[in-house]
Amino acid sequence: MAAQQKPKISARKRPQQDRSKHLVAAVLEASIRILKRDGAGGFTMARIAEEAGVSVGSLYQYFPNKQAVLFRLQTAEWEENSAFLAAILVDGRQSWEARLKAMIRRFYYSECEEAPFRKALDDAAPLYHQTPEAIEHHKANAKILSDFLAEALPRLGPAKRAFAIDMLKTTVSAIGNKVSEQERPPAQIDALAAATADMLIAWLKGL
Amino acid sequence: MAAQQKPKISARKRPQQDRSKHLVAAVLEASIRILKRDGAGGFTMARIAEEAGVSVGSLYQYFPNKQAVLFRLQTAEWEENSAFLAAILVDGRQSWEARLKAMIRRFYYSECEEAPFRKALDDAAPLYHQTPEAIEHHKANAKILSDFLAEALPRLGPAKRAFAIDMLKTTVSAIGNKVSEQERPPAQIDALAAATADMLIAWLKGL
Amino acid sequence: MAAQQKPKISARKRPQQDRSKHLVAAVLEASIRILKRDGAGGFTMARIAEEAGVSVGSLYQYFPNKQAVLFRLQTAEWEENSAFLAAILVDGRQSWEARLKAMIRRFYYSECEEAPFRKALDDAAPLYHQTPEAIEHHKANAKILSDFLAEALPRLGPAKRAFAIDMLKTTVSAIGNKVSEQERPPAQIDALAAATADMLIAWLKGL
Amino acid sequence: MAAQQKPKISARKRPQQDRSKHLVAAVLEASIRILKRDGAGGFTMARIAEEAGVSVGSLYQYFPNKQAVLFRLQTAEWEENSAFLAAILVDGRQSWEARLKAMIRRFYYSECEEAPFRKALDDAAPLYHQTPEAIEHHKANAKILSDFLAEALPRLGPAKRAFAIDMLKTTVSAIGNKVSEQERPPAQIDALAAATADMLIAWLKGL
DNA sequence: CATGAATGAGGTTTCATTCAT
DNA sequence: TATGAATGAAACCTCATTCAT
Repeated sequence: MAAQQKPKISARKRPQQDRSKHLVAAVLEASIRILKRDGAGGFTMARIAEEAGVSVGSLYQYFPNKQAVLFRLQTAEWEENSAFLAAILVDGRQSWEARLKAMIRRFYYSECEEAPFRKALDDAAPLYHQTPEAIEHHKANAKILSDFLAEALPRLGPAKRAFAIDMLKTTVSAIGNKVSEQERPPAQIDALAAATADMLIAWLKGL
Repeated sequence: MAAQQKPKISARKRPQQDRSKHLVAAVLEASIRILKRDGAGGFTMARIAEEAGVSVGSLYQYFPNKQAVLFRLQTAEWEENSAFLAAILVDGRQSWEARLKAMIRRFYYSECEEAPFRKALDDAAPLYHQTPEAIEHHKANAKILSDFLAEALPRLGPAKRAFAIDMLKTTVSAIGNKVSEQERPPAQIDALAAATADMLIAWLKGL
Repeated sequence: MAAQQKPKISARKRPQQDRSKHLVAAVLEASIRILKRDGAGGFTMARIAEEAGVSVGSLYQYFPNKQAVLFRLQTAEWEENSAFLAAILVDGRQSWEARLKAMIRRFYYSECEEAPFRKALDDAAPLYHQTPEAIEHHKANAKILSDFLAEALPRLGPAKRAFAIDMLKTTVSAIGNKVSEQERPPAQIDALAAATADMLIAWLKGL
Repeated sequence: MAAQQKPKISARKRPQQDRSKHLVAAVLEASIRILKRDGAGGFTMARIAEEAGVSVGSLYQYFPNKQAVLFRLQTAEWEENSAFLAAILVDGRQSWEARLKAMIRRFYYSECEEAPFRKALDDAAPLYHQTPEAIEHHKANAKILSDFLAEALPRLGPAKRAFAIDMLKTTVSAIGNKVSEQERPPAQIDALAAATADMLIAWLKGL
């Protein structure tokens, strides 16, 4: 019969001690394990606590609610993603075509590896929409791609470049998701990645 | 949607009488209405029954469980999809490029129109994997595309053609899904569809 | 993770069949038993269901939430209260002083008999404030007292009469509550009732 | 506030050092602030500790459980109450009628000011019943009133006086509680206080 | 066949209290 | 002694599914 206030999604408490950090880490790892093993359906707070070897109460000490756990996972995912994206696209030793190809390949692989996990995160996606973190992530990715295209196709006007960024992001993440829906042999993933890259490169050059 | 011991997904009973057919239709229509209006969260058996003007018991007479309802929706969706796909791609009065472009455009629009509904179906997707119906649907679509490509690019060898089919399907449905994630103005949808088509056409010609 | 809507307090469903009526009755009786035995603290939905020999689910089929159960009890209480109040005060065979005295006596007794039950209801009182039912009940009581005073003290002006009604209601219900806080022998209850009545009668005559 | 096996209510430890006294005071003040601000619902041990700037552990060092905190508040309330009651009733410069009237007025005002706080304390009232402190408080109040009545109505026999005391206490505290249930303008409080006093005075004189 | 009442496992969240540091 | 992280029982409520009528 308690009065409900506003649901918060940000973390309830910054872990300050070692034990706390350990707990949070354990929870996040347990969450990933559960999502990968049981999918979104098995992702319950009780199960997380059990898998993390922690009590439900402790869980709620660091995450105000279930969504907050997913949100943390998503945030971590985003950060990792942006990092490797940038690392590959910026590497000046290869042609931009090669870098794009490499990025796509790597992206498809990571999608395939963690398919059920991503799927569960996507299920909860409506919760993230428009959070500052989500917007931040979008901007960061757009910046990386924008820089990349500025270098690859310097003659492109800003409007066309903006559209190209949207198309690039959409295509790669879309096909990445789709590809990860079924279990596929590496060769097939490679082939799809190469095809996607070829396709995009040809299209970009024709702009 | 608790874990089940023996999940049955095929319909429990073939409706043989008019009343039964009417009931099944009412249930499916109600389901679509609910999915579109309330999303996957509001999709409960009680609600379906109420919206369809039917008792829960009757609902269970024709659908062994909740997933079966979703499955029927998915099947219907598939059939409709294949139908319009074929209709557009086969139309001999236009160049194959124009037909492909038209198909993609129409597909993106339909995805955007029924976004929440598709999302709900996708949530339950793991259930369909490898059912005879799903396989049937895949085959049907592959046949349509195969015929289309045979006409468009007659010189393509069978291996390349198979790969092209996979890529075509994957790309279009992937981007279609992605595009429908946000509300977009028609002009943007058109642009994305055109870009996708251009990209694919260029790639196909380069094979 | 379900979206919460507006908490309703009115009954979820009008019982239409005999079994349903029986269930609702069983629930209400069980609730009263629990409140009397265990107080407000032991008044949980699970306990109610158990005591009523019913499943939690059934409970929630007829009462949307815990407060609704209390509300029903309160409503019943109110109805009964108004009824006996009117019955005593209207009885033309006795002087108005005697009727007032009788009403107060009877009221104190009933308060004492069901003390823990009333207390639990009072705990939930904030929920009722301003519901149509509560307002209705207030009006009904005010009407009864107004008619009574109009007959007893016909010369009283409307402003004074309104104030007298407020004072009467407040005093009687207040002392009634207080009296019921401790277990008291009937003689003491009688004495307090008589004193209250004398006090009020003297005061009313002096207006 | 789950059922307890051995409810201890007296303080766990007499604070002997300055720091301890300070802590206890801080806790009590914080408790009052919380009760007034958030009502009984927000009155949790964690919140008390936070508001008092103390750790939960320290809280439990001086109060064996939550009820003990409430009990201490109640005790303080009682003491303050008795003090001001005595101060007004003993003041020899006014007639006893004026003093009684003044006392009631002041009492109603204080009830109204701290309504939510009293309500929360009342919720826990069952715990106090029959504790030595409660009995002590009762006696103290009875003594004050007894002295007052001895002066005001010296001819009253002891039995009648005892009954008058009971009636006085009951009536005033009862109506005081009731009055504080709704927010009321000062004028209305004054009127009710005056009426209560008039009523009681007339009744006392008629004994 | 149809109905819809009944079931109860299971999900989320809170909070008094303990205990290792 | 002080701290506050950890605990876990217990509360509320939902909903897929069954079954008596």
